[in-house]
Amino acid sequence: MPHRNQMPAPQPTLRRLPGYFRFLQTLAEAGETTVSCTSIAKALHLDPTGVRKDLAFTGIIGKPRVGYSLLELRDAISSFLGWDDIREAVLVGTGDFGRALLGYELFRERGVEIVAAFDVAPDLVGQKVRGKEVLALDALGDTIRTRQIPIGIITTPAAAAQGVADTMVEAGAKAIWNFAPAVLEVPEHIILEHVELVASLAVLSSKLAVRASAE
Amino acid sequence: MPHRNQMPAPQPTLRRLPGYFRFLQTLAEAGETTVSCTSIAKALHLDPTGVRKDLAFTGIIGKPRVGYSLLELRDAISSFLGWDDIREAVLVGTGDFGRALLGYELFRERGVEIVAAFDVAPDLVGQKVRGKEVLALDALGDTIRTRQIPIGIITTPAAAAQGVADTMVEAGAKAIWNFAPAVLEVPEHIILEHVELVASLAVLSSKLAVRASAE
DNA sequence: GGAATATCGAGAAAACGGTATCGATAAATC
DNA sequence: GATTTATCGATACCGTTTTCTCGATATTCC
Repeated sequence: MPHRNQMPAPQPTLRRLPGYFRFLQTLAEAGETTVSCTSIAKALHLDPTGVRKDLAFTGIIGKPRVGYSLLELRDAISSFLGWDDIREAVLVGTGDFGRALLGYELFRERGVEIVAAFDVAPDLVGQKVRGKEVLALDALGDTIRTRQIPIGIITTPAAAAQGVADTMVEAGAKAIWNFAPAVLEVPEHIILEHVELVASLAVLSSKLAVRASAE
Repeated sequence: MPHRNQMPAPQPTLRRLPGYFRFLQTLAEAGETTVSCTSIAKALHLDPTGVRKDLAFTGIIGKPRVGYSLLELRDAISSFLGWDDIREAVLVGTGDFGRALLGYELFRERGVEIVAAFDVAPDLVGQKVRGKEVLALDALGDTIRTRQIPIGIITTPAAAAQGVADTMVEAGAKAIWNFAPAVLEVPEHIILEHVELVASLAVLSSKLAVRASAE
């Protein structure tokens, strides 16, 4: 029976795929044409069997003793993640964090293009930040609506995040990428990804605390 | 038999604890004195039993029909995560991303104080960025060594990350918080946390792709 | 004071993800 | 051409995390 991959990939797999992609990209630049799970696993400190399982989700099949076709695999990951066609995004909150994202060229290659930025600060409105024009927050809803922008990125302070999210949802955004340290309430059908820096820090400092007490 | 909590908390628990902390903080500011798992779970969209298990790791016990003492619980989480005593950190790479972290006041309340920043750009060296002095990269090793700084934060481009990590390790740093999109090779005993923005984006765009194809 | 109820805490069950095993196969070697 | 070897792909196994179930208990209401 052939492998059915209508089944969505588990989240841990999705989170590893960009790492594979990046590694394959460097191999491709180095002129390689094939790649094995073993080598991927070694470079990324993962288990070869696990890598094989992850890659199976892209539908690519490899050859025994050879591995996978490098470019085919890379492109399969890219397409699997939806990186092939560009989706537009708006960003709200042009603080340091927002600027960092605005200036991150690579997003475009990862299927996301930030087409406009928004802020409440009157002196920023009309300016260009990292090459993107900053608009008044009032215009957020209309911009999303008229341009049918699917992704909203929130890099505001926590207090402002929910209001911004509401506007985005109301205007028809399909996904929200939230960097504000706040739990957002959005309807069921909205895709919500929350980047919580402090969660990562908690793991680090907890490990550090354990280590310190062990000494 | 009393509950042994020498056992380290699982990583998913650690990652949820900051969320609990933040919620408890807002409740405390609102003047509440007790809190139940049920209400925490509802606010954070989690399962009450799961929340109870997470909180058990802090050693706090609650009262039936009442819940937990709010302040006691909040402080227990803080101390459990090692947020009570400040650890010093250095940051390398004062691009937009580095600036964002340098300016993030909250880290201090989360047990981490960035005491110096480093960059290769000669025109930045000697300047102050977000109130922190920028030093030349040459001085990184010595600074870590002489001040016994336990945490190194990497916000450089990917190509520079491994070299910076090597210097940090060689100088005696215990933990590395890596924001560069690169797999770092560090000795076993070094605590390494990698924040991979693109991983989060992959989840979002994959869900979007699934949704788009379903329509 | 007794009944009802919300909540905790512990243990059991289930689901999920990660790891190991094994047969199949394509290339390389002899 | 036979043998060896690296690798894939599928299956089975195992551990961890989440979810479920249950009994105990403090508060509230009657």
